Amino acid sequence: MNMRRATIRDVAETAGVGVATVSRVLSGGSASPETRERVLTVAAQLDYRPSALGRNLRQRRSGGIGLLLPDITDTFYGRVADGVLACARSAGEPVIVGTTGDDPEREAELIGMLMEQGVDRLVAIPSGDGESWAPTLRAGLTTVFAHRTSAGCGDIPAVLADDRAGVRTAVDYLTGLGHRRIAYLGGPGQAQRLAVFREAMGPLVDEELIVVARGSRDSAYAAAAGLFQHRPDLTAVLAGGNLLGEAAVLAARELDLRLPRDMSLIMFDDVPWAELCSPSLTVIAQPAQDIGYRAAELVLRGGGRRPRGVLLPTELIVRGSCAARGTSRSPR
Amino acid sequence: MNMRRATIRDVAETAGVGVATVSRVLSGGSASPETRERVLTVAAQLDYRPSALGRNLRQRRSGGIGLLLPDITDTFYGRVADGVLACARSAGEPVIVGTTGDDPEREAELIGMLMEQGVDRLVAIPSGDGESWAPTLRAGLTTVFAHRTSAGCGDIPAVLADDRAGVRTAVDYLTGLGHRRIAYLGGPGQAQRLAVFREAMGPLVDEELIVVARGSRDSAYAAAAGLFQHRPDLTAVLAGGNLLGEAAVLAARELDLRLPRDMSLIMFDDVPWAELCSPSLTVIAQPAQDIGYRAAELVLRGGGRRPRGVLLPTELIVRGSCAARGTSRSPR
DNA sequence: CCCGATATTGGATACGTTTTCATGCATCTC
DNA sequence: GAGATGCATGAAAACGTATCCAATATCGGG
Repeated sequence: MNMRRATIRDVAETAGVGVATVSRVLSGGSASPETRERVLTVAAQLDYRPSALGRNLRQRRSGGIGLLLPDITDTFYGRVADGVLACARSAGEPVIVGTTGDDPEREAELIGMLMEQGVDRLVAIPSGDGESWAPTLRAGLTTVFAHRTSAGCGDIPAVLADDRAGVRTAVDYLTGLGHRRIAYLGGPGQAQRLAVFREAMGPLVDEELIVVARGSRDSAYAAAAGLFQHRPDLTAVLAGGNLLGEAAVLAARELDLRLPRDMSLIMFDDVPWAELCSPSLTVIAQPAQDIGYRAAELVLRGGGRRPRGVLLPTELIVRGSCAARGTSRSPR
Repeated sequence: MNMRRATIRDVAETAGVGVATVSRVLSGGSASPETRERVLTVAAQLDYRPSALGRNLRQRRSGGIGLLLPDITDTFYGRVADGVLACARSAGEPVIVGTTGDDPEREAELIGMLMEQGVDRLVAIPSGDGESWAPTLRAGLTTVFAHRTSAGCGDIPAVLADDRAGVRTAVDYLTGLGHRRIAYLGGPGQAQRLAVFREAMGPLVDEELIVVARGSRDSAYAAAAGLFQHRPDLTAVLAGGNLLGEAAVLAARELDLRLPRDMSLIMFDDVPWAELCSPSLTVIAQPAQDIGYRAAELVLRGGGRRPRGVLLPTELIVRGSCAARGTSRSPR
């Protein structure tokens, strides 16, 4: 029962043609109709599946695309990954996934592993900066950034949510409700968002109300709790990610701050549980899936042209976690 | 600036040895100390990285391992994936991920793609049944199931949470609180859990209180809402997954059923938002990450022996979504 | 000092594919 | 009808590695 898989030679011999012809027929090259049909028949009959191994070696590149993201456990990244997988599947390409934990060193390691595998197309949510990415790009990797870009990597196409508009909308909404002391709770690799926050706040900005956590849940919780304790005078918080938002809700509850009476909260990224919270959470929704899909699309047809990045719209979804300053509003 | 990557030949020539020697040194074969050192020096100097392409073709198998799961967006599966990735990374192996959407056909397609890639080791959360998996196994894929097994695939090692104990604990807890009309809200591919539920309920079982949804959020919500409307006399629900639990919470809220006063809820799988809900959700926690890690471990050293599967413990985490029958208990 | 055993080495081969190139054949043009 | 043009085809050469096998060098024992 040790049937070796049929190779292209088997097909060629059985069909009475040369291997080159078989290869051409299967790759869509030119061949006479009768030859084509005979080859196809024999191939189907032998259940021949071309080996990607041989092809990869010959073309010196593995077909697949690499996907690097900070944490597959985070639903946002999970949705980005889902988008990439969907696109890759429709193109029949395998996807090699690696998680960086937002650690540039680990990221570099993974890139090394991918190159060893012959992967030459990469979708990444980058952790490292331009310096860290330089060797990778010089090596000829077709790269597309997703969700965020990297300092000094301006020439790499990126598929981003419109953070600028998102942050502005959030800040405008909060200030419109009368809030002045608005805190920003940020995560790693979001210099862009933070900069826009400062810009949108203008003269209202208070550097003490800006806290940046590392990637972990603990770190996020510590940052939120520390902020709330240290500055009990703040009236609103913008959480720059669902992990930060989660931490904010937990810390607020622990400190007996009621949302939205004592504090208004807007969270970046809409997640299923935002509606389950009470009060339900007002969020800036990002098209995570689309981000992944578009990024994969770009990287798949990326060889020839060098397309400029894409900016996808965000959306403010008003639920129950924000109230006018000084007013008590009953949660939905 | 078009530096081709160094090959094993370059190393051999520069070091003044044969390619065979280089290969041996790098693969841990025997070589004289001085030769070994010279080869290693030259390799480092040329920044030589062996091409997985060549090796794969030669050994007729791609190094990596395949990972098949229903939905990368679901945090539970995300955590399983994280475990697999962690283990694979420590072994330096790439992981090719595919999502099946709980569709056996799509699963089979993905397996075909993996085999084409030369992948011969697979961790899967299976969708199809034994019949669907038979060809795969006959093809010599080293397979380990995670989270659930498949009908008629008894001989495939599987890493599972102890569903039996989990369901029993949940049912015992609920009956201990005085509940008699307990509903079960199930998802796809969980015949095992459902069977144990029937068994644990014994004479109390009411087939009308058992509903099985398909994988989607919509389907889960519809199932929950339908159940609650059709049988307003039920007093407790066991949700067989976090998606089902989410749907139950939403449907309950929509129908103005207050947890836990009007209905007690236990959800399978502990997720971060279980604590954010109000009331916070009582859950059966499963070691998702461990499941993935152990499965990957098994598949990595699986070639030789055929290890029997692993059963990992579950844990009842009591929070605020269950109350004694007929009693009103204030949420935490 | 010689012979056999052992350790180290390099040449050659095969893995399965794509692609180049030359060949044969038929058709077209003048 | 002869040369030119085009197409279909197959032989052969890579791609980069691991491994088989024979050859050589080293060493110990008699």
